[in-house]
Amino acid sequence: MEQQTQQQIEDGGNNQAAETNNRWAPTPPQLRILKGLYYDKGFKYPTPEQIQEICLHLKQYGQIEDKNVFFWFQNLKARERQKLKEFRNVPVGGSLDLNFGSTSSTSTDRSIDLNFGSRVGYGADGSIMEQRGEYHQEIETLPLFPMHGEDILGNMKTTSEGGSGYGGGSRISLELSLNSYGDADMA
Amino acid sequence: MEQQTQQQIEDGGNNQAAETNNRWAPTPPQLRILKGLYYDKGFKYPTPEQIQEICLHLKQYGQIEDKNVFFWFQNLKARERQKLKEFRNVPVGGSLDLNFGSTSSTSTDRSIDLNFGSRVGYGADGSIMEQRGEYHQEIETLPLFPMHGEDILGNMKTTSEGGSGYGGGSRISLELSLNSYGDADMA
DNA sequence: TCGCTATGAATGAATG
DNA sequence: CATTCATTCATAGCGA
Repeated sequence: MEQQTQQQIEDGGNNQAAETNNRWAPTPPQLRILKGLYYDKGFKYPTPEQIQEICLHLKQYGQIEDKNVFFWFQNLKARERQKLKEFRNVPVGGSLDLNFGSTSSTSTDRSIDLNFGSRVGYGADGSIMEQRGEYHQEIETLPLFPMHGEDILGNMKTTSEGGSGYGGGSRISLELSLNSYGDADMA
Repeated sequence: MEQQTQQQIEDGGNNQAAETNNRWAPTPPQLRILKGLYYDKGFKYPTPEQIQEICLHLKQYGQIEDKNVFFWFQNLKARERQKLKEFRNVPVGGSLDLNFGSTSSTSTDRSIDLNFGSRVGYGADGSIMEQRGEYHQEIETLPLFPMHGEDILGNMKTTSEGGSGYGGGSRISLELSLNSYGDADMA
């Protein structure tokens, strides 16, 4: 694969171990919020606008970029699905099936790259470049965060990109308390 | 990060291997089979279905889960790549032996060399370094274990197992093991 | 007992 | 969305 072009790791012989830790690591508050969104609210398909919204909110708990949020959701979804696949308890269902050969395997398909419309690209600086597609999510304006958190008021943008004119007025911030769930602390 | 708190996260399944603690350790037969697959057969990219197949086969030699097989392959691939990358710059004048000397193989197995894909490696210094014909999974039912004994490395061991067959479809009963998402902060 | 090494496990990042 | 790479954490095993 060509993932090796992700960044220039090689120093040309002089491995200076002072690599700036370029990999984002979620801080505990960030993780708590993200997990709350995913598990508690079932929020799994954030739009790019919502990603920005989430990211903006999480910035007060540590450095974070849009793509981190994007990848976080992608990875979590992928790994949950992967676990369902790998640890799949085969539905023996009372029938001890050792009669292979007759029943063809229809469940062994891998995804055939179905035409997935929305694809979000990122520039070199991490800037989001959304290409509008269709989002298969069931929520339209999920109230992600209350506007009165800590200090996001000054930087709050109305998530109104000039040009992404799909559906007028895509504001995301509404009133809803997020810290209602009580996970993330097994004290 | 949260890896610091990854002490014994996965215990969701039924770990009855209580003598060895949470972390899986391959038994010698398991390790022999895995290495045989990897080195002798060049089998490095198992699909989830094949992982289940391997895991099911290895279960007779000790407790093992799908994720163990999955991680085993992932780690082995990653660390070989890492070694190759390090040896490029390390001022080692001598020759550190990469003992991959496993040449005896493929005795009673139908050949599975679908030499079609050529992965061009990443030349960190601008040169193509390796081009190994991958047996990338295009095969439907790879005969991972041609017989129900281990014959991969050429030595036959009197292994009497239940004769569990591998069908085209993966209908194998596995135990479920998921890690809880309960977070804990880093001290 | 302490330090090192090998390696299982986890996850961010990326590609297709 | 599936798959893979890269990096890191954590720990068992071992030697001094």
